[in-house]
Amino acid sequence: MEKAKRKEREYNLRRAEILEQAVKIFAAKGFHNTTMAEIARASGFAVGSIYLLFASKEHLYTEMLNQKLNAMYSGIRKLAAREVDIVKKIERMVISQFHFVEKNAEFCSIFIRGDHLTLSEGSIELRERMMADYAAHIAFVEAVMSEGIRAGALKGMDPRMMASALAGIINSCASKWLTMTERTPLMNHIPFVVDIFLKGVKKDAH
Amino acid sequence: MEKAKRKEREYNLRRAEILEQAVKIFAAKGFHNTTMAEIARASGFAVGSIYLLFASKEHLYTEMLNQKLNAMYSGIRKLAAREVDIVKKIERMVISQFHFVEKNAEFCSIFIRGDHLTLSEGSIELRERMMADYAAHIAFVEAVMSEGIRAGALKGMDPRMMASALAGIINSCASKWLTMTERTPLMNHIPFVVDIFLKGVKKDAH
Amino acid sequence: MEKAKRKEREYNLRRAEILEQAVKIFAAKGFHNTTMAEIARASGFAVGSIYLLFASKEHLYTEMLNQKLNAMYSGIRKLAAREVDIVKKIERMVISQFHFVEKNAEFCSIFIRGDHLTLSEGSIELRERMMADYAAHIAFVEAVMSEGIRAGALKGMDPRMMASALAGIINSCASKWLTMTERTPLMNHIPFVVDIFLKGVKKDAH
Amino acid sequence: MEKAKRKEREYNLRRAEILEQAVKIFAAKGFHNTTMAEIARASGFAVGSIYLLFASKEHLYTEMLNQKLNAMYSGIRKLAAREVDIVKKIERMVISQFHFVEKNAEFCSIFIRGDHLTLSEGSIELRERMMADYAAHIAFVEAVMSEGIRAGALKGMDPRMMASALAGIINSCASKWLTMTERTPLMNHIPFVVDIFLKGVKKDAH
DNA sequence: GATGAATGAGGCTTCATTCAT
DNA sequence: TATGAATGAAGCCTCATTCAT
Repeated sequence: MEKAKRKEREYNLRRAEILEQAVKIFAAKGFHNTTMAEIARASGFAVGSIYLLFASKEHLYTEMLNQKLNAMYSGIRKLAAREVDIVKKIERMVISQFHFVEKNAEFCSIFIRGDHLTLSEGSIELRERMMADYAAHIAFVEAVMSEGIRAGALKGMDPRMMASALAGIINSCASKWLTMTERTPLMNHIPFVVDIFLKGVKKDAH
Repeated sequence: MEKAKRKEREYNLRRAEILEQAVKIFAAKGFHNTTMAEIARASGFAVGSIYLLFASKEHLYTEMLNQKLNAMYSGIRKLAAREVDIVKKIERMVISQFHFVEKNAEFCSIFIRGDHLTLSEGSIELRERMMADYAAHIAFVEAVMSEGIRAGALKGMDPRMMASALAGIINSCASKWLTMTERTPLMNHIPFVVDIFLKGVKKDAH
Repeated sequence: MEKAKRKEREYNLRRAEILEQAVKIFAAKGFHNTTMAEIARASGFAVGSIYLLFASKEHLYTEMLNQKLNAMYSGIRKLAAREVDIVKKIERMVISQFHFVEKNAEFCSIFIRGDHLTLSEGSIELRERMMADYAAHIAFVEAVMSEGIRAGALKGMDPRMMASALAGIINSCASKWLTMTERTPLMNHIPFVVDIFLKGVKKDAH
Repeated sequence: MEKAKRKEREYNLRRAEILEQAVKIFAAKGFHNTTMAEIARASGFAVGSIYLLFASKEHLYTEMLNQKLNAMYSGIRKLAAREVDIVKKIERMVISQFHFVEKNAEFCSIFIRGDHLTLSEGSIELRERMMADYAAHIAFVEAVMSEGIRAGALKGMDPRMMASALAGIINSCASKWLTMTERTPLMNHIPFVVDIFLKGVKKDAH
């Protein structure tokens, strides 16, 4: 039936519209200081209408996190998959993440802030999905590191720690960028991040 | 006058007691899900009494952050000051920060979570102090890097970025540790952190 | 015109279907805890369609009460009319009411509960009709009592009080039965009810 | 300590004040149509203050029911206990209940209405206590009947049914009185109620 | 006629803050 | 000075009713 399809499409459209507005407000004010009324006003829906699409404020919030994060994860994986050379693969991952941060600055400021951890017992299900997705992402990066080690391109360190360190460097770089008021392109920092991660800051003894 | 001194001492003592309990609760439940009544109960004071010592919930919260963070900052500086060798200086900073995280796991889980950014317009003053302190800390680390560059021990990269990268590696390592249930000593990871920061993950071509 | 008749018939049929489902839900959850959406779902109609047949939730509710109660009243009158002997007439009335309760346990548990009195100012008209119907019923029973008195079969007490007392005995017996989980036939209690009403509980002095 | 006692007394006083006002409003409008704001306004407290004394709207409601009902039950038992003669004992029970109804007309109209059955899952504990108290009351009346049977004053019918029948007659009489606008003293009907219950309405064959 | 998505007023409850004792 | 009862604004969510399709 065509009708059902259109319904489905409209349903997703409305959800997307609300999520889009919600990101901005949540990013600006945090989970607890954002009211459903505000989201309703911003998205042009009535309060009750939002509850037709999302079971609760927490569900709306977690749903938003899940969608965005998965978009980022899959973006990273897709871009990395195109490369075989391990160094270039790492570079691609950095590029992909920086790209996402630039395009989703509002959202990222939420996520880095970390309101997501404050949620009560409400939407355990969605939260678990979020954790699982994150674990899967880390596992992916870890697998890349392991691959690099096997190939003899990377040192034989704990791949999990390596993945974590890379994430740390990327994060702190992105965070700094997010808190700046005048933003030079984040992409400019790619060589730096990759360099530090691969070769460190110490000058080689010659 | 002796009396004034004793008063002052008692005043600070009471504040410290409350802050000590507050850390635990804020860490466990986040800023918004913690009530003044809870803090009062835990610290053995009456709600009204807390308001004699702290102007508001936000002030109490921010005060706590400031104290703890400054303790950490000054700890790091003190330990780093004892060394001249740049590499050892960096190692000392990592040690100092890991030490703080181990001793203040509860507090750190708050901070990493980032509730501090969600605060409303209330205590701008205190928040600015916090930002300033953080800036001062970063400037210190940056100065260390610059020193290393001048001394020819570190590469000629942007020292601010280097400071940021180090912070990132430390943070992600600490975060990971904080979310683990079975905690092996965080100190075990020091060589790894220092190594990655100094020499990167790439295997040297020989 | 035939068409108008068919319409009328369909209209009543749809109303009946909805009322039938509504009884069950109202009985189980009470007026205020029942939603129009539930009734719609249970009866297979759309919410809007119900509003084509009933002006409001209160009208739907009151309509249901009126229909059921009138069915009971007329049943009682019809059965009583067949008898001339006053004692048998009373017995018939008890039988008829017990029969109704057995066949309409769900509905009766609503009525005994008494949600009908909680209704707001909405449907005064319908409520008055309900009151009038009840008054008519009581008047009928009262008339039976008066008839018995005139015939010399009953004592010369206030017939209204007698009617009320009979109703009370029947009600408490039915209520008790309705709250029981294992239901022995209510009919078993007919002799007891009639006996108590006619001859009381006191042992005759011989 | 004296202080604790005074606190206790004041606490109960405040509760009583609120309950007193709550009865009136609940009686007039039913559970669901009464708002906490109304009760607050009527009792001169702030909304929040009511929540210091009662955990929820349902708790407030159920508490009220429990208190009043127990007052009635114990009044009945006390008065009945003073008599040995079974007939007079029954009369005393009727008197006691009528007395309560006259003094607590507002409350009784609630109870007869029966909102208490509509309550959701909230205060199961209190509700069970209510059921238990009612069961105890019925058991008491039943015991009186059994006693009368053993003493040879009452017929050998099922004592539970007898208790139920008496309750029914009393109830319907009280209900009728409660719905009347011009109220003649309810006490006038005592002889009638006792008479019907003991000797029935049928004229003795002489 | 039939549908069911959209509406938004209104209810219960929480909790930071105050102030009389 | 210390207390903790009192306050009331504000938030999340529900659901009877409407109306465009």
